[in-house]
Amino acid sequence: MSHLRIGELADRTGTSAPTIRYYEEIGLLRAAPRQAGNQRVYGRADVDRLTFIRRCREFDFSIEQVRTLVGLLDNRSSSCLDARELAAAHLEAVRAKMRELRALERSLVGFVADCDAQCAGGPGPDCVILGDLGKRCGCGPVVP
Amino acid sequence: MSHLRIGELADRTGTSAPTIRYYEEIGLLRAAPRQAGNQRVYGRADVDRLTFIRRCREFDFSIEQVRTLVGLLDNRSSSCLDARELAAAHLEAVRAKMRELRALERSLVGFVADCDAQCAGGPGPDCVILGDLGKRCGCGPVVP
DNA sequence: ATAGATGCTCAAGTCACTTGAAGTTCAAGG
DNA sequence: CCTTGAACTTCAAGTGACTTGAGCATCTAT
Repeated sequence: MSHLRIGELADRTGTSAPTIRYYEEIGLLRAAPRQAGNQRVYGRADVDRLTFIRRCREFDFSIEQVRTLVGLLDNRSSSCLDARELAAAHLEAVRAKMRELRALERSLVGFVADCDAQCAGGPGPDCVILGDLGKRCGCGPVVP
Repeated sequence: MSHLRIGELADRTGTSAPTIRYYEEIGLLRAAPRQAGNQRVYGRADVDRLTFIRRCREFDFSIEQVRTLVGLLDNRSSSCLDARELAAAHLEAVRAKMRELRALERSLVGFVADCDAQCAGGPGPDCVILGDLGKRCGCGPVVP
């Protein structure tokens, strides 16, 4: 089970080999020991740590945030409330992003609807929808 | 109203001067004419075009997509349905991203709730929440 | 023994800008 | 007219989180 090489570690954690080397380079993973021919060797603990890191990344934590979280892991004596804080702050950011996306979605839906309503006639230089993407089909060219 | 310099154009369009120069460099804006001292001069049409571009960017269209949209603008004889297509495809991408974020939000809410429920006791090495961020407070260290 | 998969390092590319350095030019006040 | 300081110029490098490519070494299987 242990003594994996980089490709196997990548497979088990849903990462790529270059990404693992990159994480090592930036100090998110320790510098792996090498076997005879200079190839990196990993063990169970590396799978767990990298899995943890990837999950954090899937949660959209930035590398720096992951570094903090991993630091909490490495230093259990620090407050676990720090992790809660980080997660709560992150949750706020996620919600803000979702609000933005909802607004964007509404605009795009309106845009497409206007296209269907007004440009059903087909293509051509008379098309109104390009007139103002921002105002959403206010009809007319961008340069009034 | 016209004969703006780069700073004014930036103010009117919610852009920055370096970004405008960048757009010129990548060919999204034409190379602006220069006044006596080699400073760029812009007019009304530039305000409109850049406003259009910024709105597209706020809609999260990529630079390449904006380039397409601007191309449609420049070449009115092409089909306005192309713009609809682009917007519809973009809408799908936005919705996919929102689904991801909703899942992420649920995970984070659960994570924070578990923190509150299980780690209310306070900080310390007994904290369970760091055990598995991915499984969300499955309790226990990452390295079993 | 050899072929092909996998590994290594180092460098550069991606996206959409932002930041910094070092030098001009412009508008206003004295 | 001179000076100050804001705004402009160019060019280069930095950002985040990797990905891609070149060119070579090593491992595994036949």
